[in-house]
Amino acid sequence: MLDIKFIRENKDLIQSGAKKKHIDFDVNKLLEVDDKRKEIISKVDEMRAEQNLVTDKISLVSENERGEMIEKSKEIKANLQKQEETMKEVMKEWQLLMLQVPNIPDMSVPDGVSDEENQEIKSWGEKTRFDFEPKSHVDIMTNLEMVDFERGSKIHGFRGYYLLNDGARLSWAIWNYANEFFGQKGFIPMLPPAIVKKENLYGTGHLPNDAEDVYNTQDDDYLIGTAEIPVTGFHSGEVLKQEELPKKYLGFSPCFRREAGSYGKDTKGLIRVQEFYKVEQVILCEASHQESVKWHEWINRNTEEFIESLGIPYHTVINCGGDLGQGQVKKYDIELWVPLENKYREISSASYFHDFQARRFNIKYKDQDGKSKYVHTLNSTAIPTPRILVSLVENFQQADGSIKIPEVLRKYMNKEIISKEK
RNA sequence: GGAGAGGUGGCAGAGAGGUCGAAUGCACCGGUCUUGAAAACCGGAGCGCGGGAAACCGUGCCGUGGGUUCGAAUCCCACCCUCUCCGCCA
Repeated sequence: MLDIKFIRENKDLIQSGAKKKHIDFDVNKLLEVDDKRKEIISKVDEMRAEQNLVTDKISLVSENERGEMIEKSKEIKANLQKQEETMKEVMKEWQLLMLQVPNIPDMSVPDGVSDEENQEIKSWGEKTRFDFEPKSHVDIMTNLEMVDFERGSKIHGFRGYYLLNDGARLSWAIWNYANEFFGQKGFIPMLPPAIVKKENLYGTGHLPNDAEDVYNTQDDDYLIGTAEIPVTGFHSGEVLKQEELPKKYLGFSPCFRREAGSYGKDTKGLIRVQEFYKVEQVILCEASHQESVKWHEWINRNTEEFIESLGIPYHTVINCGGDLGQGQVKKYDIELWVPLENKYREISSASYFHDFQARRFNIKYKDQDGKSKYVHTLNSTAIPTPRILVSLVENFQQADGSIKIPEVLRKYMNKEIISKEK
């Protein structure tokens, strides 16, 4: 959600922003409706004033004057109700359009239609080379009894999986390490609810546009696709103190995604699953572009550092306009090297929203002058499991089918190698 | 799942159809007094939208959304949330 005044004053910016994002949106249509809205509001306000004036007098006036005034008031009211009906309709149309307005992408965002046009801005590590025929994570992990896809689909269905033995241990090791690593950066650790009311999905911007991809319950609640939703919503409806900012939260939660419309993609393995776990960085900061940029770089760098400490080759891309969500101003993806696919695969996504989400969630703070402002929000993946295992296992596999455990994880695994020998 | 109580300003808490944006207390801000502070006393103070240079004016806001009424914090309906008791449960 953007400020309607801002939209009015910057309609060309909004329109070209939508174009850059390849989102179909007509600002003029919104402004037309907004004209109607402003007009009807002042009309209704005026009529209410008239009505209030008569009504206020009724109790003060003598008995025989009263009947007459009540009649008059009834008349005003009948008119008023008609106008209010119109106002309701206009407001509804207006709100629907307001929910569609895309946030403006940053100047530094490159043009492009899809993720294929994202641009590499950094790469780290050497692409892993093998002096033997490398295997896929599916084969390696199945062979080492770290994963069971057959029983996974027996129980869950398509895209189901079990992690077991060292597959489960390795997940725990990553969570524990991530908790320690990010904990040192000053985040407040948080285990949020994974079942949430729908206004929270409107808050982050996952609704109304991504309705296809979310699970909902028979109580009309929703399963979260990311901890971003409940963690950002934590302060919804609140007015924070400026001194409290920035708020830095590290959420850990299960994540549920229907992956509707991706039936042909990544049908094997742990890349694309319908439930997984993710550690997520969420920041609320002051309403300044500089602050947003500063923290955006920071959260993205945090994840890069984490991946570097594991020793997995990666590159970072800046997402092009067409690959940005409705609310995002700018986004970086970190992609890890997947040897068997011979390409980088997304593991993390860091974005900032300015006050787009804060307006929807109504999260404000008071600045030094006592003025209330909407906070800025940002978030970035810290680490997703099991997707991280794909790169980890494939890059650290050895000729004998075993896996060398990254050094930083060894203390959580109490060993250096995952192999058939127990 | 069953039975009951309740949601009012930063907090506590009155208000039970009209003069209520809302008593009172605490907290807060300004002033008087004081060498300074405390106490006491006097005064001020909510948020959104529209108009206005401003003072200010209009409008809406007593959990949320509807309804009844000339008029709703107050009556009715639905939903959300909190608390108590019973049942079930990791």
